[in-house]
Amino acid sequence: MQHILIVEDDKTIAESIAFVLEKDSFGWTWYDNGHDSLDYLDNNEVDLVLLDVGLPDISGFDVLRKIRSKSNVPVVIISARDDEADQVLGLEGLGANAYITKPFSPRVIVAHVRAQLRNFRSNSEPKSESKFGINEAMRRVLFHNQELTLTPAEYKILSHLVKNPNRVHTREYLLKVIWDRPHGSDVKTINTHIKSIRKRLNEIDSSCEHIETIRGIGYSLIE
Amino acid sequence: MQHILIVEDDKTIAESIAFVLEKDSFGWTWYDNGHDSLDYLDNNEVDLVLLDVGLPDISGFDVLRKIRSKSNVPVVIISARDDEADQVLGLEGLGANAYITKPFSPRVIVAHVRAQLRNFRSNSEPKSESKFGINEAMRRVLFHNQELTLTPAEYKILSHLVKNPNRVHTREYLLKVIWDRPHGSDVKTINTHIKSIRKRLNEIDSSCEHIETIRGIGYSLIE
DNA sequence: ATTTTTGGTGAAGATTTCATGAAGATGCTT
DNA sequence: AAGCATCTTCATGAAATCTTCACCAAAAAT
Repeated sequence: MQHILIVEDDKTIAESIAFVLEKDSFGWTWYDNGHDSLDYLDNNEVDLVLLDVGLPDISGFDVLRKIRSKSNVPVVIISARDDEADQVLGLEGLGANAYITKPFSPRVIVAHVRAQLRNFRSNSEPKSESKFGINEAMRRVLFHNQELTLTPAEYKILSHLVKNPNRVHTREYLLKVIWDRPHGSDVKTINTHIKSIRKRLNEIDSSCEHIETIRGIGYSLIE
Repeated sequence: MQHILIVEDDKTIAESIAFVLEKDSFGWTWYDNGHDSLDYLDNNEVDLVLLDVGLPDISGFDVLRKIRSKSNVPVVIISARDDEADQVLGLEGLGANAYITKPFSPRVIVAHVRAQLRNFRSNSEPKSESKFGINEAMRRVLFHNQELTLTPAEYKILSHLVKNPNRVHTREYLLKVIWDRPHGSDVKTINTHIKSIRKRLNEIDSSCEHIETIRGIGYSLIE
């Protein structure tokens, strides 16, 4: 059974969503504020989050960012008011998987939930016989079937390299991968991140040289 | 015997060019203005045109455009004055095959003529399957399906030659290819890079002579 | 035939780029 | 506010690469 976390301060809306979810045999948990929701996410397995942007305690913006800092769980944004439209746009860039605006029925929400779950599953299937694997839900990269403990920046770089192996990525580009918006960092920073990623890979396979330096350009992951 | 059309209003220059052409057993025809040259082109077979941009009657620009409107004959631009430099650049975009600027010797001109004729011949042949391939994503050049290990400068030179085969590239130009911004390097540096590229190619096919030296001008990659 | 110019070659020196370790800065949590 | 994890910056040495140079061979000019 798949479990949905509902984050919604309007009790009526939450109940109607919960009702249709239950009818479609989804499990669900409801919180009416951001703090408790984030706590719950830390300690429970959730397959998808339905997030209302108009929460009383934290802005939807902050909630989503915190979720994304530790998980890739699909997040569907719901917005009850019209004046939240602009906010919603920003959220999409921040990593929301879908968003639903004002005139919505619980049925529409369930349809979105189904779509996102289907989408997410097919994305996380193993693709080739690489020594690497990505578990997006857990925000983990597997190497020789062992989980790597990675910082957020390391995860973004390595998962990007794993998804696009055998090609050169400039340091400028990798910087953009980490900070999707402009960020005044020196490209040399990437050197340091690569160093620590290599270190972690070597802890598992000391002979491996998977991340190749392309002199004058950047780095490339060899399979 | 190959026939060259000389379009040049300065009698002294025209004669010295004609002299060296004759010595190298080229046939030639000389006109000192654009109108007569275009007439001649309409009624005779010409293998190559040597065109001075500083003509008395028509601008070199117009002459070249009229030539190109009816023929693909190789055109080598010669420019005697410094202030024609900008004009010359435009001509290149208009379909000139090469251009020679101020300090030039008849010998250099003949070298260009030979190079362009060779170029033209091989271009009009059906394109054969090249032994080279470029994988831009990996920043690698393939030769006989083997990856070449190249330094940044070598990669830039060789990939440029592979993309523009069968035509002459001056050392000055190749320098610009490596360092797109002004860089105080001696053009002789190119010799050394070419040497090491040749060495790498020979490690794969010791009999190959793909990079040809065009004496007095530069290099060309033959397919 | 001899001289002059041009390109090839190998090696030394200069320069650039990268890896590394550590220190400082930033931001989040408690 | 203190502590922790993370990100960034910096200095240094090592390695790769680029450039220059001297010398020789080949081609062109005389």
